[in-house]
Amino acid sequence: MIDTAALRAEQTEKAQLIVRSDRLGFTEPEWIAGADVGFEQGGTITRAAIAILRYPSLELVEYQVARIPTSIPYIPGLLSFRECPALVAAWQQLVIKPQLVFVDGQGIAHPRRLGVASHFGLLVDVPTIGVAKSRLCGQFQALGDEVGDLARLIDKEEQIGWVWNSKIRCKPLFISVGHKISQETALNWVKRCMRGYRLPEPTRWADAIASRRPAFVRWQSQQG
DNA sequence: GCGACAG
DNA sequence: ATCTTGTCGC
Repeated sequence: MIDTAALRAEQTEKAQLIVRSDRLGFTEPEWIAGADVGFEQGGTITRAAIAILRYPSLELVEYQVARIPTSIPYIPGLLSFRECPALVAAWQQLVIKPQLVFVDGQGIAHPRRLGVASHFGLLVDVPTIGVAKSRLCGQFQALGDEVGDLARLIDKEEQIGWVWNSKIRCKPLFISVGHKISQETALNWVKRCMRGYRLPEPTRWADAIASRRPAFVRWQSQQG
């Protein structure tokens, strides 16, 4: 089967290479991206999608999809080993290389501080932010009902991310450092990419493409 | 031993 | 994550 102990050890080592400070290489980016994964045929095929958006207009300008046979099952804490192969394949297909990537999942808000956003950022050497829809680990003070309500996500006496209400009547987002960005800057970039939905635009587009949502199918049919 | 557990 | 109908609310 799968040597989970070896994979955990690999995570612990790679986590030491994650940069938690701003090494963005830009003041205002021209291209940013969203990355997400979906599955086909009952999970046998992993489909990764990366959406490239122009900043600050946030219009979709390019997307790439990579389909790879699924190598391992979903195991909490080992998600990156399941999704990174397809994500890297999609990355290599890109014509435009983005300066910042929003990855669907945790960054350092992970038991060994190497969630999929951090792992992917390390593999392709690009600044990343982890934007997850639910919690993997850590504790936080309950949020109120107001948009903008914020709490620090804490694990082992350390802040590993933020819990943030992005939209009314929606569950909060779990935002964390992926790679080459500070936690304050990560939160700020998520805020700057919101356009009225629960998810920031890069993540929203990547999700729509990876899971073939109606919004993407419509956009696709209107293209040249 | 028991409960928790990104996508 | 994916499989799925209707339904409630803004």
